Amino acid sequence: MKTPKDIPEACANCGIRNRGVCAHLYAEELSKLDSLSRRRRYRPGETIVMEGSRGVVGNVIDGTLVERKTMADGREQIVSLLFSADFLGTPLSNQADATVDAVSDVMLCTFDRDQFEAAAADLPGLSAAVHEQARAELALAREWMLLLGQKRAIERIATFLLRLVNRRLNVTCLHNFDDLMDDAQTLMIPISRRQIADFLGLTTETVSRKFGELRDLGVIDIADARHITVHSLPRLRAAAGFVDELA
Amino acid sequence: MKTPKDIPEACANCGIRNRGVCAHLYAEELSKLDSLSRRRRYRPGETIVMEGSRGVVGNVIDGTLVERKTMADGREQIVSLLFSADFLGTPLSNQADATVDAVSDVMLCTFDRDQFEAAAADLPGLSAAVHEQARAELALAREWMLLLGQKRAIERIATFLLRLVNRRLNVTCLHNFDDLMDDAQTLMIPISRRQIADFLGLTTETVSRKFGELRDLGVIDIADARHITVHSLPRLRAAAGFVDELA
DNA sequence: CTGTACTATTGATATACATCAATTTCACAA
DNA sequence: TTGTGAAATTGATGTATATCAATAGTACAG
Repeated sequence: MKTPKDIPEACANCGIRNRGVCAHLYAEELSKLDSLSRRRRYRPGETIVMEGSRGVVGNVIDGTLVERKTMADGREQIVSLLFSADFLGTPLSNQADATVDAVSDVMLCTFDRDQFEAAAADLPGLSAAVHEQARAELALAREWMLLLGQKRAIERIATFLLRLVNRRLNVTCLHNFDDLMDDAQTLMIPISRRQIADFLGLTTETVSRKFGELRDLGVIDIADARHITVHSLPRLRAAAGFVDELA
Repeated sequence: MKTPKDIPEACANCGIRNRGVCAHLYAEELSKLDSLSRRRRYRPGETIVMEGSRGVVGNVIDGTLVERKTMADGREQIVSLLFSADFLGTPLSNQADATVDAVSDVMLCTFDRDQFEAAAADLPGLSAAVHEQARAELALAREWMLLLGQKRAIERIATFLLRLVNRRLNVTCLHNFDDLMDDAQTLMIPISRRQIADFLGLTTETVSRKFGELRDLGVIDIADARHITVHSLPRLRAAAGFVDELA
């Protein structure tokens, strides 16, 4: 079905052609969708969607984004991180439930909402993929509810690192087999201490201190604020509260 | 399209025939689905789905359920409450991301997963309704992330009460117009203090104390642990952090 | 290189909520 | 009715994390 010469130029050269929702489309479907797409670039700090607005739909080709909710007095909670191949926006709903910001330079492959929804109605694979992403987001949100409601600060930091590790594994091997990974693993932290704090329901000071504690426990090394290496995944998992300490 | 005599007996007498996913089905679609359904009753405290299992799919006809996630050492976080007309379970996914318990006597209208998924593939209205419910769940989960990550205890209690109020409004008038409601409103609290605590990331003691504070502030009255009346929705909203205190 | 502004770390103290401990209230059985 | 156990409330104290404050590191402009 998928003969390379049928694939649109832009898609053939696209870094996420075989990932995310595009991975589920045949060449002709891809062509149809490509004709509706428009690439857009965003700068770090730029707001892409405002909470409550209709907003944009599209694929993240490259870059890091945060979705955040804000209270009347300015308190913020980051509810999701988006990376390349993630799908941005909620087709079917007219109200974005969070504001979306570019954290790094970001390239999106955007669609007009109505056209995208019409296309999705014709392409079962596409709507299934979008819904599957929404389902995965729900599972992550609930995992984070457990973190925010029950975990201690150091467990939150460890869980955050574990999530970065898993994300990296997904990208690398498309599966979640921890054993496929070296025991020592260097991670790039894609967001600032302030953003980590807003994601974990903590303050920047506590984030700093708990990173330090994990270092002192020998679980991680901190090269600099943006680069840490995980020495032992099992110990990181234990620190994250996924294993009973007394076992 | 919807002629009463075409509707299956069981559905015609069903309290949720015009709510939830069933509201989106025509008589013939309803018949098809009805032939696959099986009613099941559960007792308070009974576990219906275990986290990680394939679990059940179906409509909640009547009763209250909680979805909860558990840590290795026993800490728990309630991630969702389900009431009549809500849809239970995640078609498309084979792993329930939370354990589901009956809180009260519960009546479900269950389906075999594979048969339901096959039916959904034929009934666009059905799959759209199921996906719409997943989307709504995601929005609620993110709202709760904001609560768990940023709100103070009294704001959490007020937000919880507001959610019960909104739920009741939805049921009553199928819309979310706060103005349609009397300014004094009596609420039945469907879950125990322990469950409220596990839902809000607090302890039972703090839940009790903050209920008391809201009473002392004149925002609510407490008839007994299960019955409270809201004196002023605007003040409840302010207490929940939806309005800036200093404004 | 030097200054400037921002981000991160580290330290001292405060506080909101948890924990521990009694009562009190409620549901229900005998 | 009275008794029994669980659920809820109320009180006294502890503690994890926030807050306030200072210092150190980093990126970038000139």
